[in-house]
Formats: sequence, C-alpha cells, structure tokens
Amino acid sequence: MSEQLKLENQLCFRLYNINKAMTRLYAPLLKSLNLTYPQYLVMLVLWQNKQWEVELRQQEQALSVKALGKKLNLDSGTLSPLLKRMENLGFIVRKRNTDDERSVEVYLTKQGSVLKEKAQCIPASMFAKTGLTAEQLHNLTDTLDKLMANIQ
Amino acid sequence: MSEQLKLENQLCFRLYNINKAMTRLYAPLLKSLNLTYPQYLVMLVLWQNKQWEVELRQQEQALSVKALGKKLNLDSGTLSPLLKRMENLGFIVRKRNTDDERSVEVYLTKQGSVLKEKAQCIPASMFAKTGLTAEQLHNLTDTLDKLMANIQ
DNA sequence: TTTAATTTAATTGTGCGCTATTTAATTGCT
DNA sequence: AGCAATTAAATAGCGCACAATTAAATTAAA
Repeated sequence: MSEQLKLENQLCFRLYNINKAMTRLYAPLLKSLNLTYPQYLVMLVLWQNKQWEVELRQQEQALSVKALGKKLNLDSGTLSPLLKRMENLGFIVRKRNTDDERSVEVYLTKQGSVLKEKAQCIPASMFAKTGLTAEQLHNLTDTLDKLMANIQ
Repeated sequence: MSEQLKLENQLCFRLYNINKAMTRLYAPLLKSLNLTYPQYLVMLVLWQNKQWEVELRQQEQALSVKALGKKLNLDSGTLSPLLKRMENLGFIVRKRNTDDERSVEVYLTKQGSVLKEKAQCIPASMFAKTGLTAEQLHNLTDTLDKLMANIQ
C-alpha cells in the first residue's frame, strides 16, 4: 500500500474532520440563537458592517448578496435560500436596490441587531474549547493563511 | 465592534474556507475517477483494507458500515445513501453479514480495485498544490492532531 | 439607438452531513 | 423460553455547497 494513499497521512482528511468537529462544537452555542453556522457567518458580516449615524440612529451600510458572497466565498445558489430562511426568522430583510434592480441588499433588523449581544461570548467559549494557547492559535492562523493563499 | 466577533479573527472561518477550497482542488482530479471527495475517502479505507491470500486470489477483509463510519466519523444517515450510489457506480458491493443480519459488509469490486492505480498520483498532486514544504506539512499535521484531540 | 455582451440573483438538481425516527436482529436477563 | 434492552442500518427531513441554467437589468458597442 502506498503510504500517501493512507487516510492517516492526509492533510485534507484532518481538515475535513476538524471542520466537522468545529461545527458540532458550535451547534449547541448557536442553537440558543436559532442560527446555523453559515447563518452565524452572515450575521458576523452584518454586525461588522453596521454604521452609526449622528443622533444615535442606527443605519446599515448597503451590503449586496454579491458582496456578502465575496466575503464568505459563497454563491447565490447557497446564499439565496439561506438568506430567505434568515428573513423568515426575522433577523434580516432583503430589498432590491432601486438604483440597480439586479442587486439585492441585505439589512439587519432590530431583532438581528439585538442578537449580537447574545453572541458576544461565543468566540471566547470556542477558543476555550480548542485548548490552544494564544501563541499556538496565532501560529496556526499564520500557517493556515499561507496555505489558503497558496491554494486559492 | 468586539475584535473577537470579527470574521477575519476566527480560526473556524479559516478552517471552513480551507476545507471548501481543498474540496474544490480535489474535484477535477476525482472527476476522472467519477468519485466525490467523501466517496474517495471510502475508497481509501477499502484500498487499505485489502488482504491478499495465497494463490494470488484477492480477498477483502470484512468491513461493516459501522466500522467504516468509525474510521470516517460518519453515521449511517450519511453512509447508507452514499454507499448505495457507489454500488450503483460498480465500485463496491454490499452484503448482509450472514452471522449477524443487522450488519452490512462493504466489499470492493474488481472495478473498484482497479481504480486504485488511477488514484496513485492524487496525493502527490494535491501536496504540490498546497505549496508547503515537507516540514511545514509535518508541523501543520502535528498541530491539527493536537487540536483534534482537544475538541473531540 | 438598437443590439450584443455582461452582470446579478434566483432556480434546479445532486450530494453530502446531521438529527430523529423506524425496522429488524441480537443480546441479556429472569 | 420469554421479554426488555441494545445494536445496526435504513429512512425521512432539513440545510448547506456547488454546478449549471434561467431571467432580468445594465452597460458597451456598432
């Protein structure tokens, strides 16, 4: 048996398994927010995208499906039904851009905005579960960024 | 905005994206074998499992769906339909264990066995695409194994 | 300005991955 | 032996992920 064809020697099998294990770790935390992991990623983008205007009025910067897909590496085949489900849950609304009717803009609702507070603890909770030190995390992040740059 | 909730600071988002990118890298290589990535993983297990008897007669060691699932971290909800597709493609056959009718054993067909030769080049090809040195690969593998041990 | 090319989403279809449930076979207990 | 508990697969249903196609709007070009 060629050594390279052995499952236990394969980087991809490790990444595949760790990715699944991570999603399983997220599940109980996200369940209380009524979100799946991909939906949580959408929320992270929208929370980050929030702009504050004067007089404490909350205003969202326009974020098209296209732009969202670019940030998350997902296409409309994945995002369209996912966003529709999130709209049904009341976390976002979708509006056609009046200047360019091809484009659909995604906005946080009040309810989606409020959800951010409940999510604050998630990153620290997940980090604790990894059992990594801050330095180990930093090194791994560095390596993965280099790998991603090579394969993309 | 809390730094930890930012997408670009999250380990899991990196793992999620790299896993998808890796699967996309595999796709053209596996297409010529008519396999998906999870199906390829099943083939890796079966190829590794092959036993040789005297007089050059090829014999497969029994591998149940249960045992396969344990190796791949997949349950019957995923494996049952996947194995059915692979049987339709002619790469495997499924047989109820006569000693324990609850168990289903998976066997390579001649066609599935032959496919191994065409797969020999895949690991080296994938490794080349990562752009990693052997040492970098080794270090990353080590780190991921430790991480996996922590989160499982 | 009419037509052609491009862009943006939505839709369709396939294949995981997982949860929960169901069915059937086996084991354990009394 | 008889019955409960356990085990192994299969099934049903939901939500991605992606390829391919379609539809509509915009831009570019002749």
